[in-house]
Amino acid sequence: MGITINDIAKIANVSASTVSRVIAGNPRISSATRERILKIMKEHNYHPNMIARSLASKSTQIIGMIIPAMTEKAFQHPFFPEVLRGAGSIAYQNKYNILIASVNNREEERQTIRHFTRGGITDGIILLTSRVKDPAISELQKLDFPFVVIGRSENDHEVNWVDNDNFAIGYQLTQHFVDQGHRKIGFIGLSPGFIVTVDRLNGYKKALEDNNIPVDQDLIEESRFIDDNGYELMKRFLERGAAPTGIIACDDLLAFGAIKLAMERGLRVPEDLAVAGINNVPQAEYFNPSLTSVEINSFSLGAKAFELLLTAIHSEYKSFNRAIVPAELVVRHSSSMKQN
Amino acid sequence: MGITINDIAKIANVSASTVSRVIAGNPRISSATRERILKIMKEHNYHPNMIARSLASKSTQIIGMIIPAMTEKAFQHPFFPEVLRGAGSIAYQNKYNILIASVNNREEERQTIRHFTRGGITDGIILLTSRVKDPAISELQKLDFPFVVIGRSENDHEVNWVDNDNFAIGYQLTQHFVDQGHRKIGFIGLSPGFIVTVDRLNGYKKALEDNNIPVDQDLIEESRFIDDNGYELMKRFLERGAAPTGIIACDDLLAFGAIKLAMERGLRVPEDLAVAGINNVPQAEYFNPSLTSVEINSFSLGAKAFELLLTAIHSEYKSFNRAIVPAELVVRHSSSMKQN
DNA sequence: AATGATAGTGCAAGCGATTGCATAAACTGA
DNA sequence: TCAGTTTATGCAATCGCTTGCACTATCATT
Repeated sequence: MGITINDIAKIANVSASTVSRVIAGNPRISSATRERILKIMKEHNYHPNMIARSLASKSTQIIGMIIPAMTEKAFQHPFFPEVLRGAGSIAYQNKYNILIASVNNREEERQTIRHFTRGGITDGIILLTSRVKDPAISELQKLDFPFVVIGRSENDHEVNWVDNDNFAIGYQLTQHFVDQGHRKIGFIGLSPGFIVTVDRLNGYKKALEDNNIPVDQDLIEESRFIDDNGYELMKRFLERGAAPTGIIACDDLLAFGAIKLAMERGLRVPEDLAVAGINNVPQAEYFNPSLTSVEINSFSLGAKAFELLLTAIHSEYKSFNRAIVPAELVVRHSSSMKQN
Repeated sequence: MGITINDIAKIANVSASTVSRVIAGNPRISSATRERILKIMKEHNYHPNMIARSLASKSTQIIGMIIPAMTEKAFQHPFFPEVLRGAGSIAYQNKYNILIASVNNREEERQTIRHFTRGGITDGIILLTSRVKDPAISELQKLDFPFVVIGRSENDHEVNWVDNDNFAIGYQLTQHFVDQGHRKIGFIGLSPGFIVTVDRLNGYKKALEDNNIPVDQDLIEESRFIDDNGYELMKRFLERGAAPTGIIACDDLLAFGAIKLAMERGLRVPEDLAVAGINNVPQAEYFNPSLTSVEINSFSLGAKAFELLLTAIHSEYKSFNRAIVPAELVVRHSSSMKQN
């Protein structure tokens, strides 16, 4: 169908090799020939066939992004598109494209990884959110394929990863509540299967400890399912008789749900119950009351992940790198009477 | 590196053609050989090289999804991930993968389309949200490349597209307000460069007309930028002295902003000002007051788009298809005193 | 003037599959 | 038993590009 490199070669009266070298910017081509061929390529609106190029060069300029547990709620979360946008921006600058795979279970994930790696489709892989004992990670390690995990990995120094300092986030948020005079601070988290939850919870516990406040298991509620909502979790809290004066939710959406229930039960926020979330979704600012949250800079997470992946792909000698993306506490009305 | 089809052929003492036919499920292979080769493939953990296969077969099983105007706000909107999820689910069932391209301007879009089509990378393309006089569409038409647009296209019958009935959405929402007794109904929309806005606005006007309410330009506010927020738009409204008793926002996020401003100005929602949005984002339900909205079923939009694309790719004779995805009004507290 | 280095280009062998056509073996029917 | 089918497989070209190596001028060096 389209015009090929051979057609161009024929027209220019050179060999295909020469045209190929012009495309690649090889310096061993005289500038005369280079200009002439470039002109011909423009004139004939030539565009190289990337598939053929990939086959010959063993590189596709495509990286795969694998998103696990693409359940309804999980995927609607603004976190994902932001990460994608961050990764995409670096990808674009480096002439890479991103191939999305949404996997619903371990088996699909296995298949997809196999397809992307052994099938030669991608040059590298970004894994979203690492779990405790992640089989995808060991699979990729076994294949010795370039990959980066978003979300700290369990085996810290044998993978490339990028993450926030989730321990610090949990700590800082807790300290913020303590500073406001709270001593009964509840924690509602996502599945403990995700390392991020574990880290944040540990930060929470350490902060309590440092302030001589005993950790009370009754004040900790973890959802077993990723789409459990804060409304239900909060309800369990209250029905159990736990009476926190402050709530740290592992995600803004959980916080929204928790606040809704609290209000239905006649509690004023923040007067009777202070609440904070994490992730700083756009709605946090517009919510009533505006929600204290932690900006985790998802965009940077994605961008950094892609950068690390590029290094992994191109570096001669193997090494494992990591990046910590800073997070900032954004205090709003839901956790503080003094703030708006 | 990996084991190839030739290796398998050698081991099985057959030609590569035979192995290839086994992989393809060609019936002209004796079941004896078939079983034997399948066994060998499993034993050696063989996986075909998709790139080589693509080169030979001229099909990559990859479709491209082009998202224009990937500005911060636009991309954080839950609409996009939902569409992607919908498309992804059909893609997965049909063994396709989705290549994402985020384009920031027309030139990037042009480049990307060229790359995806002429470069042989994708078998088809899905375009997100069509604009008035869309150059991407004419480009793809010129190339005679399979594509589907999400969002009705201007030239209705020369492209495949899928959309909600946005005229009906505008109409229905307006009628809902009229039914509540409102006569001064404001409309705040996105850029008029998007066909979706135009359609909804027309529906709004027609409903007013049908109810013998004159259309008042002062009650119509359209943001020039896609990330203009409802807060600002609402402010312009009030400062102009327009005093609507009801507001239809073209998007829930706009509605949130509008409500925030209204409340700051001491207006009660819905008592003094009824508000409705469109898209039914997850937060709509948890917002205070809960937000009346229209569920546009983004997931189905994506899924349908992919289905249409599959037909376009595989059908012998060319034809242009469309699909209308139903939308449902979800009445909540922000627009009705009787509802929760 | 002979020798060696360098610059510019072509040859041809891949990369790992698919597929039209040819072929050999087995089977059919008269 | 022989011609004609049918079935199962192999041959070899092809997809469009990359790249190591060889080759020929041209140029610098002594």
